[in-house]
Amino acid sequence: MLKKLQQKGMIKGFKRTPQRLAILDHLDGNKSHPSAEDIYRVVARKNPSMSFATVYNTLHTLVQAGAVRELTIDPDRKRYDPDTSGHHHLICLGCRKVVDIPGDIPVDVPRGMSNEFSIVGNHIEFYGICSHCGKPRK
Amino acid sequence: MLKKLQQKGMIKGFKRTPQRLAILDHLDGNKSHPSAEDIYRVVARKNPSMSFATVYNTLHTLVQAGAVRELTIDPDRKRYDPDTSGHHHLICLGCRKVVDIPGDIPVDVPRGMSNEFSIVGNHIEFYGICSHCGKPRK
DNA sequence: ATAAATGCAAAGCATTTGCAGTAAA
DNA sequence: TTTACTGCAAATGCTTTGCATTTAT
Repeated sequence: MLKKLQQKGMIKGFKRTPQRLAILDHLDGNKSHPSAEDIYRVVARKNPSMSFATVYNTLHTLVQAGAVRELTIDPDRKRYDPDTSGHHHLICLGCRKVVDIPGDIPVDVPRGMSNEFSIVGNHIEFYGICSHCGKPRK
Repeated sequence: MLKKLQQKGMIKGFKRTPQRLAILDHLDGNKSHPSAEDIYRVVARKNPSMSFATVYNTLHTLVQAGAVRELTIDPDRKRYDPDTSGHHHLICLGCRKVVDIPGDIPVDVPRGMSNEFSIVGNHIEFYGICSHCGKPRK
């Protein structure tokens, strides 16, 4: 998905600026579920002129394009995931690290809601403590 | 849980002020998953002196006490749920309405993570479209 | 009395936006 | 050259906090 955006002329009206390419490059295959600031911090090292606005604008564009998923997993900030395939997440209650739970997990769609809602998807958050952390925070 | 806080002398050091009682009263049995502002708006009608700070302070106290659950479900604001029993949620992608999914939903805890994480819980978000909304937003 | 809560306003962060300048196309 | 993007700084929106005053206990 991100590869497509990195290639010339693949998307109409999408300009491949150095800033965007740097962000795409950093995001591609990234499994750390970074926040906007995480991304800025890393990308700004090599692109000293990079601004926060550009990171936010680019993320917004990528989310709109469906190339990046915005995660509502951290109560304090949005996090971004370049993996748009259906998968779930495990959050360490100690350090807030987020790791992927690959693959399908069958969930029984609740019955009784069928008339009021048409259900289009789901997302499971697992809470745990990673081996580096001892005690929960949440 | 909230009932306990509403009764005199049940919790050491917890003062039953009119503002807190009004918030507890509004929250008790509330299934609307309100934001802090939602709560403020309603409670301030009957308590004209109510301030935002008091709502936030009280919510913080209630969350610390485990009497209220803070939901990380809405990308734009925190929401609060007086129902602290294990249950899941269904979010309308149109209007952001959140409804409870009562009861247990068995999920297979992912294997392979067992050595790195000790899993202590999970929360499922279902996404759907309620009967009042036609098209998704997220 | 005294320890804790209120309310106001200011401060703190994450995020968004207006706009003039800049650079892809 | 046209259209979109950048970067700055100001603005926004949610949430937190300092502090003097008030209040439950």
